[in-house]
Amino acid sequence: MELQGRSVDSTLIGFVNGINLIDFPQKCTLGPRQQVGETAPSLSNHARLTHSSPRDLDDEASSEDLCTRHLVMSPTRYYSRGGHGHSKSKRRRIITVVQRQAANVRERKRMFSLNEAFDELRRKVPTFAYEKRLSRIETLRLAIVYISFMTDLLESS
DNA sequence: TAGGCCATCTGGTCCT
DNA sequence: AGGACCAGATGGCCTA
Repeated sequence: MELQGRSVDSTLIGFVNGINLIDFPQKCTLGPRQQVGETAPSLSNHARLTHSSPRDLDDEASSEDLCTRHLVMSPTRYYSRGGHGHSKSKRRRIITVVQRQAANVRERKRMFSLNEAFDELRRKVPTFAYEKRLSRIETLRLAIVYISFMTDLLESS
């Protein structure tokens, strides 16, 4: 991977070659809400993600099909299946099918912009040690390491 | 086939 | 009231 047109500094090469995302420092992992199993990502599944654009950001029909996965639909209201367990919900918001679908579209767009940011970040961090596309968690961890490295470099000069 | 990663849906909470 | 954000759940795809 080229480094954004910059000359490849030997120090940076050493940094990149020395990166070990598998043994990422424990202190850099996320908090208690982090899902189990994300600490040792493999570096080998990406090709299918080149279609990072949302399938159909405005495809109401497809989202409607998926809506039936968890919900019982009435013409105008959504009722959460099994929602009775949430006794703490004080002010439950009843929304219409149209509102739910609109929220789904907004969420897809939000996640799309999030992925765009991840793609931009991937282009900013040196990754030529890896042939495959970095996952999101790998990208974040590499960025943390890279920033730390550059900070140390600045402070030592 | 199991595990990793991701897209999507969903409901709760916060904010405007 | 409604949008943004978040995290859990679910299912699909891919690789070892």
